[in-house]
Amino acid sequence: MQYSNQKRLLVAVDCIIFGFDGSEYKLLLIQRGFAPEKEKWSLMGGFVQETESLDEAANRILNQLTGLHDIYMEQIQAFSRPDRDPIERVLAIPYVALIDIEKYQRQINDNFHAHWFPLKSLPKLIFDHQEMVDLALNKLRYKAAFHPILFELLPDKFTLPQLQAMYEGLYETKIDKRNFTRKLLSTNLLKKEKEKDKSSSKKGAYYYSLDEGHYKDNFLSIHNFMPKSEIFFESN
Amino acid sequence: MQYSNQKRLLVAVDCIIFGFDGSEYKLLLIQRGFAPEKEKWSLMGGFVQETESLDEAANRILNQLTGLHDIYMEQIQAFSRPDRDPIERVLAIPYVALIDIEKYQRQINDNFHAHWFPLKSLPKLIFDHQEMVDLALNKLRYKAAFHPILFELLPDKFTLPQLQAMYEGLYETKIDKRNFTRKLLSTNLLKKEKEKDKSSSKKGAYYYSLDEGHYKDNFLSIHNFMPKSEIFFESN
DNA sequence: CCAAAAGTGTTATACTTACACCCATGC
DNA sequence: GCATGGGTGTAAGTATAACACTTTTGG
Repeated sequence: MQYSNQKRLLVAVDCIIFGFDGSEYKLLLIQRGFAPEKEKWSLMGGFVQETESLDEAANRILNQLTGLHDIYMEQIQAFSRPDRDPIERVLAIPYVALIDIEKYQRQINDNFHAHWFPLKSLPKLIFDHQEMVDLALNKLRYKAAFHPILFELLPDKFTLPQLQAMYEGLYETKIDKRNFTRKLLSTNLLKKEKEKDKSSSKKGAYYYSLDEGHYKDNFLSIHNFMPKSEIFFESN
Repeated sequence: MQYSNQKRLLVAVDCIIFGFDGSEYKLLLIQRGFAPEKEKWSLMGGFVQETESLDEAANRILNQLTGLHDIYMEQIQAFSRPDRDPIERVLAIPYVALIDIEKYQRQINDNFHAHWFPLKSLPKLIFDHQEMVDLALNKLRYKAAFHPILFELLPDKFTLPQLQAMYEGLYETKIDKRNFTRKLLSTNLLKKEKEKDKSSSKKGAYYYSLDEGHYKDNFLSIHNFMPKSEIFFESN
């Protein structure tokens, strides 16, 4: 049985994959392998198959590209301009993923010609992909101000200076390290490890890890790194 | 030209229409006019047409139901379970709308048998519509804590007690009226009118209206009406 | 021994919370 | 004149923001 006289559409999922390399944010892009816009830089995407949900499609596509599973992903809003794809109408549902760049070791999948680009200097993207990235970044800025999601970008053990650099990068602002440390530690989400990371200084910085026990019970208080006026009028 | 060998899907938009009657939140529902689930309570929905975007579809559908245009609407995330509609796979994109119940005066459109139900006592809804409503409400709670959107539910002139009742209803909490007043007035979004509303007390409460001049320049500071732990782990 | 990054405390200010009485009016 | 809901201020506690010096160690 079918609903009659209604137009059916192609539905695609596009993956916006953010990484952080310790000093700047990066976006994983591929060179599109088919027409139109063949060879142009693009988000990794694919059509939703008959028996999968959007979440499943997004995970399948991310896995094809990076070989990774169980990655933090979240749906961004649908893009629906009828003419957004010149070949045929395609409804696109972008997903954001946050991954630790180290975990993605240019796996088997060189066939996609994937490349990390600094967010500050992206190449021109096909269709409305740049819009998707902008929206996703905005949403990430908004959400990270209240939710402990940026940790997804770091390895299991990380240092406070790394964490601070991540927040500073996202909000393009300087944060006083004493205030930052105090606020993050006050959440009880962090557990201090015994070892130090000496890769970026002679003295070395203590490693921390997420304290899973507290992860569910506690919460970060509000980070005011983002100007309040932006919190208010931008984003979702 | 077309992309080959790909399944195309029906895409529907469903409208989650919230109202506030001065003491409780309501949801506008219709009795579905066609099979399956004919006569059951449902969100107002419709299929996306060939030449319209999702936003356009949502506005068209809302207008069909209520006769209203230029209403605040926002996309919620896509629902994509392959079997969510028993007839045929349909991807649903819900939209939330906030409307002033007074403005919707059971227009011409009685043909849809629309009815306002208190959110607390909704009938059983078809498919996954209850899930959509829950998600939308969550998102509204979250967003209203930082953005001045609840005003959309009120007429142009409203009183502080009305406004307070709206926040109290949304967060299911009591708020001290002195603190509430101070915080809202400190935003500079409100302009005091000369007239009073005497409909709910003998003394009468002053009307306020949104000060459009300040609407863009200023911002509300954060309302802590919602427990922080919820801000943290729920919603978008 | 010195350069470079990590770590740590205090004070002033702003914001949040808790709390209670008088006011205006219609009946 | 009294019952009902509207309006208003203050003080204590908590969170934020601004600020500079000492520690460690590899070279």
